[in-house]
Amino acid sequence: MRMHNPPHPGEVIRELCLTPLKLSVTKAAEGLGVTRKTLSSLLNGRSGISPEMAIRLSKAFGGSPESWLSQQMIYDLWETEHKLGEINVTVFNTI
Amino acid sequence: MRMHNPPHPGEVIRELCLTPLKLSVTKAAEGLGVTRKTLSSLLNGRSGISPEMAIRLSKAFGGSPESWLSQQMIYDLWETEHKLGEINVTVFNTI
DNA sequence: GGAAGTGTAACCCATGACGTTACAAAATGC
DNA sequence: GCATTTTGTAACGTCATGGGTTACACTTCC
Repeated sequence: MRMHNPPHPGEVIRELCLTPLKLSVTKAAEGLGVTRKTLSSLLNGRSGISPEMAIRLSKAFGGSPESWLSQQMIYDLWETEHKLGEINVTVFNTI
Repeated sequence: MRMHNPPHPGEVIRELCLTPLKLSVTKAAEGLGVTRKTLSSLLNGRSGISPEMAIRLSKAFGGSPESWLSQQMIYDLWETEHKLGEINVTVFNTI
């Protein structure tokens, strides 16, 4: 059922990429080819992993773009489910 | 390497959900709780599956929201990779 | 021929990713 | 202690996109 408040992807990036390599936000942003502000927003959960950012992360730190984007997907889905609450939809059939 | 032009998710929805049930776009849109225009845009590839839409599709036609969103993710990634082309990123390390 | 279904254009609005510039606070180095 | 670096963040603009309403033209079906 996948409950339980997934961490926002920014935390994961910081702990998986920056901290182990002792990379500063500034250096990492330069390496990724984005603005310091852009990376900061991501790390602090004010923006998400875009497809473009997923590709950059993949090239810079490894892992597949899909794995990076999947994290974001799970997070977005969790947020949307909790914001949408009950929606009424006609059940047509089971696939 | 996942090449080869993935179909846009709208096609899949039409062939997997509407056609088998002989649902009109209008009826399906009503069932999903969105505008006819919104569904039409999706079916014809002018918009993508948003997290909210993934939840609606899941409730109406079955399948997990993740499976619906994953399709979109693959498609977005493919598009972004072909639009971005060569980007220069510093390779920091392998995970 | 009338009704229903469909695509789509012209609008509006909200959100989000990314950028530049600038400022204040904290950490680091000498 | 003081200067430099790093960091977060605010204010602003740009661009793309999802969703909505309204309206029009075209097709299909009874």
